[in-house]
Amino acid sequence: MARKTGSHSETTGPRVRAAALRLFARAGFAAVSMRRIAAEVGVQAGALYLYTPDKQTLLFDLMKSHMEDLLRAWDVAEKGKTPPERLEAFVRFHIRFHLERPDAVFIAYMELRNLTPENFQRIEILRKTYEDALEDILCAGQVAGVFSVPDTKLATMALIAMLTGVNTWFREGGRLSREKVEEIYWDMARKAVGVEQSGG
Amino acid sequence: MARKTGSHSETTGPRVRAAALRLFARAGFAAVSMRRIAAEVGVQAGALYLYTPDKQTLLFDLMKSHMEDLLRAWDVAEKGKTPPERLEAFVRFHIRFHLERPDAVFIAYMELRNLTPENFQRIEILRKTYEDALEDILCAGQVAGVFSVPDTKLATMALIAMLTGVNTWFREGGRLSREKVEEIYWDMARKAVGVEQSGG
DNA sequence: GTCTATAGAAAGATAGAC
DNA sequence: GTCTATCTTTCTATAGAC
Repeated sequence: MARKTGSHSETTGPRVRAAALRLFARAGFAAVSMRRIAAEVGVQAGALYLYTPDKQTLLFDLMKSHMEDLLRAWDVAEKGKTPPERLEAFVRFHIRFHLERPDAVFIAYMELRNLTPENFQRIEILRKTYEDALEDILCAGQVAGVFSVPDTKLATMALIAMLTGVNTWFREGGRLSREKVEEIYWDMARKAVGVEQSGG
Repeated sequence: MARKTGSHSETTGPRVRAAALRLFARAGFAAVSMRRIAAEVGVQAGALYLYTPDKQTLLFDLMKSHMEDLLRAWDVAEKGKTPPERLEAFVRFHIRFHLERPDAVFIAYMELRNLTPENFQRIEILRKTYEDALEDILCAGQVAGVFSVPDTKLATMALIAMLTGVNTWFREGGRLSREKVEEIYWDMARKAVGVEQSGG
């Protein structure tokens, strides 16, 4: 109560970010004007600069938050013990996490070229960290002799591309549930790295 | 000789398209101005409108040409006979074709949202035609009992996403040759659809 | 914290000279 | 076929009133 004044200071900032996320995902960063974002929020264009120093920083903050959310979520996710279990956990986590925030995912992949070189580098470090999580699993399975992967680096890139591709076609309420999609992709990923079907 | 006049009419058009392709791929359609394209070609901005009615049509023509090139190239490609041979042909064709024109591929995937609804529909029809070529192969293998695919539609999307992903990391002169990349991806694709390794 | 007003730059597209 | 010049619109960002 004490902190709730007549102003909107506690909510306008997040609403600016939410509007920018939606609009950037729909039309692309360069095609969306600050005026358009302001109109979506219901304020004047000038007011946006209370919440971000400029448009570039607004984009960068959205992408950085997304990548940090991703890494944090993977950090606390159930991981499994054996390499096949770990891979299944990664596959399911990746699909679930990405389907839950399609706009942020879209921006994180499509707007990299609209970042300044400095900001691009910072995002790439976060992305690399995530890719390494998968590569670690593939290496572990390869060493243990339960995976048959010709090249762990390529398999990492191939699997992530395959899994992220779900976002391009999945529609809520379509033919398949998220659970079923996870199931089918895990089956393909499992086979792709040469894991035999286990009992169950 | 008779057709070669002092003008550049036979070369400027293609050069405009080549410059636009390069710049759109690098910075994005919305971020590239007509003036920037003109500067790249070495003409004034106004001169571009001799070769395209507007910026939107320039983008559409680039994407349409790319998709038509893709379909035409697949039409005349070696196809194989059995489903596994056909799938191998598709995998190798897809990687080779896409690595040969990274700019056009990038645009075809990233700039869909900058098309007008009418133009978007026309491109989607071409894309669907290509996807159907792969799905036909997967269905044939499934019917013949040589593939083990839980869902041919999803497998189609998964494989295309996986294969197209090569463009995001492949660099000429890097650790692996194109031939080796084709080999590794074919191995993963083959396993993903449940084909046993054949002799060779 | 939000508004109006505006500075200053740049955009897409067109007109008319050569 | 290309140029210069320009119309008209829109953009990011800032200044200052309330």
